[in-house]
Amino acid sequence: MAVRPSSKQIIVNQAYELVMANGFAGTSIDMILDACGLTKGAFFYHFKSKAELGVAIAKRYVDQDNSFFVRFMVDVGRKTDDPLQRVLLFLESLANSYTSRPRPPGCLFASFSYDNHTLEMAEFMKTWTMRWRSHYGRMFKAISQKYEPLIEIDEDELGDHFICIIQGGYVLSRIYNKPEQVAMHLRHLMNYVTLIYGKPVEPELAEPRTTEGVA
Amino acid sequence: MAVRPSSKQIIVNQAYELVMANGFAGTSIDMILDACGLTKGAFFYHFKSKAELGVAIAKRYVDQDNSFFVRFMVDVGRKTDDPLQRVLLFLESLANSYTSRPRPPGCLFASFSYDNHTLEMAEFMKTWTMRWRSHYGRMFKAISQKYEPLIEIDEDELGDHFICIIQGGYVLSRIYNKPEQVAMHLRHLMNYVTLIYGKPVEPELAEPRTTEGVA
Amino acid sequence: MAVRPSSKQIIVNQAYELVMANGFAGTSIDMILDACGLTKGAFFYHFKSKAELGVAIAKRYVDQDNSFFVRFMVDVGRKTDDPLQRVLLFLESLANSYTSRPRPPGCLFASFSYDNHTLEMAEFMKTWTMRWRSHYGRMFKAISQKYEPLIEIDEDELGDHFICIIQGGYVLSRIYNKPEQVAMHLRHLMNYVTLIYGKPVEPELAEPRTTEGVA
Amino acid sequence: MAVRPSSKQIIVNQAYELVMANGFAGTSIDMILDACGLTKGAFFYHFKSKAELGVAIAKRYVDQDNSFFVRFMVDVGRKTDDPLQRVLLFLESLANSYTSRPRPPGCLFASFSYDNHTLEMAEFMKTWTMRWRSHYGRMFKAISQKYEPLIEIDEDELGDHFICIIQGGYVLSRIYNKPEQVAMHLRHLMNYVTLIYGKPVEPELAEPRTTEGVA
DNA sequence: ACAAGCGGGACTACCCGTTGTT
DNA sequence: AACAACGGGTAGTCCCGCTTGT
Repeated sequence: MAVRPSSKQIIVNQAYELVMANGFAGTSIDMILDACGLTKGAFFYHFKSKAELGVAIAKRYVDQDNSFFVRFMVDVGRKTDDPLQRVLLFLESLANSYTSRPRPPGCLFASFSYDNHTLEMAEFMKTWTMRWRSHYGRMFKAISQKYEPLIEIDEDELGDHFICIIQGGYVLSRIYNKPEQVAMHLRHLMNYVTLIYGKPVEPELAEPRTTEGVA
Repeated sequence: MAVRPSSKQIIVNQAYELVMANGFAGTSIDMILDACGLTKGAFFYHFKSKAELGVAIAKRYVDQDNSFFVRFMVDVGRKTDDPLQRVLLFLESLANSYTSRPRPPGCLFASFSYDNHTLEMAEFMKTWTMRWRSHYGRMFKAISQKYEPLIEIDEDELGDHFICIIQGGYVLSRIYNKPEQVAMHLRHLMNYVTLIYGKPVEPELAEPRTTEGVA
Repeated sequence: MAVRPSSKQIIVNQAYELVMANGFAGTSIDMILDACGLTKGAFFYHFKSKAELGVAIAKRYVDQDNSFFVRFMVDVGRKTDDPLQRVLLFLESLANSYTSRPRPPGCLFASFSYDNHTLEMAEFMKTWTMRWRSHYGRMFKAISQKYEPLIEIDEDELGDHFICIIQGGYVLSRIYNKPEQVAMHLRHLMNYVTLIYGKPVEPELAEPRTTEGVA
Repeated sequence: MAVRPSSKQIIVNQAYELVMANGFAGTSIDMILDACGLTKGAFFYHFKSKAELGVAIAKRYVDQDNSFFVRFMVDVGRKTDDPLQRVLLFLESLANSYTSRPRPPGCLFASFSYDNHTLEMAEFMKTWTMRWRSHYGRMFKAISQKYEPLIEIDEDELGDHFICIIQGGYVLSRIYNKPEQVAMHLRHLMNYVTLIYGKPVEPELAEPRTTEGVA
């Protein structure tokens, strides 16, 4: 059932791990190939340049990131129909997922935002981040239809703010070398949301959940 | 008065700019030297290795960053004695400072957190970030002595959260290529603080302020 | 009638064009294959090495070159029986063939003489060039049987001199990027022959002729 | 007195020899550096690319070629004032210089014309070749002022024709692997010139001369 | 306090040739 | 007859570290 991944996939996977640890410029092709047990011939058969590998990594990251967050939202969707509860549960279980990691998490886009500079990549990152922004924005819009916010807010901005806190949490968790740091910041976001909509989470629904290896 | 900067300073300054744009691994000594109009001889007279330059850049960044934020706090301190107003004014004027920049801001530590990995540097970054954390934590403690928070909070965590939002805002402003993005997230933090302490900012004290070049 | 060329022929043809433009060492197998829309498998099925391709190109060049020059000689042979007239007409119509080319001509052997160095190839080139030398030498011998040369000459050397002027003309036409340069030098050879045998060409027999693509 | 040549000069000299033997594309930087006993560091300090080395080689070739031919012309100028005699003596002694070489001569421009393709180089080669053309053209114009040519000729074309025969002779001498081949073709040019101007060379002035290493 | 020069190695890119499969 | 995939090595580029000279 579990098919052996193709060489190309192996390269992308290993490259992703290494880039997260050392940055794109700090990761050499040789490093990646050593980790894969492959040679230059294989690499340049599958990718015509390192930049092309960068794009492939980014695409893989998006896929993985999407499925990671979607899984939480699907789980949460099964537990309650209340949009506010959904968001709070989502944040809660997400926060919990960061408490048991061996290494600090990180976002590939953040890494690239500080060292990669092809236009194609910039465009790609912008497009996907805005997609996420409006995706989370819709979550908050669903809340606003049922609950009156105490202050005037733009739900898309709140979506962006969620991403902002994830990104900032990642950076700090790397600086402090404490993966669980992200959880704390997510809980502050939960506070913020709760205060905005004037209704606390019902804790009996929350349930820890551990997940592996992804951001 | 304005002394011509020494070669060493020129190198550090140029290196800082280039590292913010291309990452540390993506910035070569030759690149820096070209930008300075100097040669290897000069570089290796002042620094015994590239890693040492990294440390120098980090130190320069800390100095600059400190003075940047301190300036806002001093200004704000002159306008009001109320600790809550101080924080809100601080955040407001800081937010305004991000609305008129030519390029998106960035934090050297964030960049390093994704690509630079000497132990010395990690320690250095951790130390300073924690110092900032407790510095901002004290700001919030001052508020808590006067105002009762509506929810239970840890003021040091709030200090950390401030840094978190700055970092996340930087990353997003780079991805969107919109410097003003940071301001929006700071205003959400202002909302959060206001909701926690149950008291809004008095807008007549707020006053725009433009600042140049630093994060 | 016009059969679709086999893959092998396609490879040789494309390779020939590319080698004329970039030299043998400057033409990679991948380049050729890209131009053909084929892959390594096809190449190494037909040729066991790049050197073998070199030989195939050389043979194709010889065939094409032979038929190119023979066509002129046959045409000329139909117009007059006088050996001197034949040579002058041959040179004249050959010269005309160089006046309407899109790109400067070139000789594969010349290219190889400056960058390809297998013994087999050297032998091959030498053999064929000497064959041409004596072929053209016979043309001049036919003249000498009818006309007394004003100066002492070796007809085989004259044959060689013809090749020499073609080669030199090619080189100059490439340097100047002017295909028609070759014609001028051929007309000087016509002058030379005329002066040697003391008899000018009868111009009414000359007739322009356009030819395509070959050297 | 004979200063030790600089590393840069050593590289250019060795590179020139190797390019003449293997072509530009067929000569690797490592090959050159092995021959020089230097390393990549030295090479890329002096040249920012292989193409830049190409230009340096071409310039060196031009210098050397100029001085080579000028030496013959100066020698000849001392022996006679008659322009026709000068040219014939020049060709004669030049021809002699090709009879005692260990390896066939070659022209760097010819080599480049078949494998090098930067625009800068093309322009450079064209410029210098036209300069030579008109230089030799002036030689023939000097003759025409004293002697009436038997046929209508353009002296600049004759200058070009001289270069053409040199180039063609080089190619053939490489194909036949016979350096002395060039001499034969030069003597045919002497015949041609003699026939044009109706006056033979006075042989008692001719005197063999050996020269080394250059084209 | 810097300029010039260079050693030696690492990096990306690409090359030629092979293998297994269809 | 041809393709996908890859091994293993090389090419051109560039980089960091160091020395020597002024």
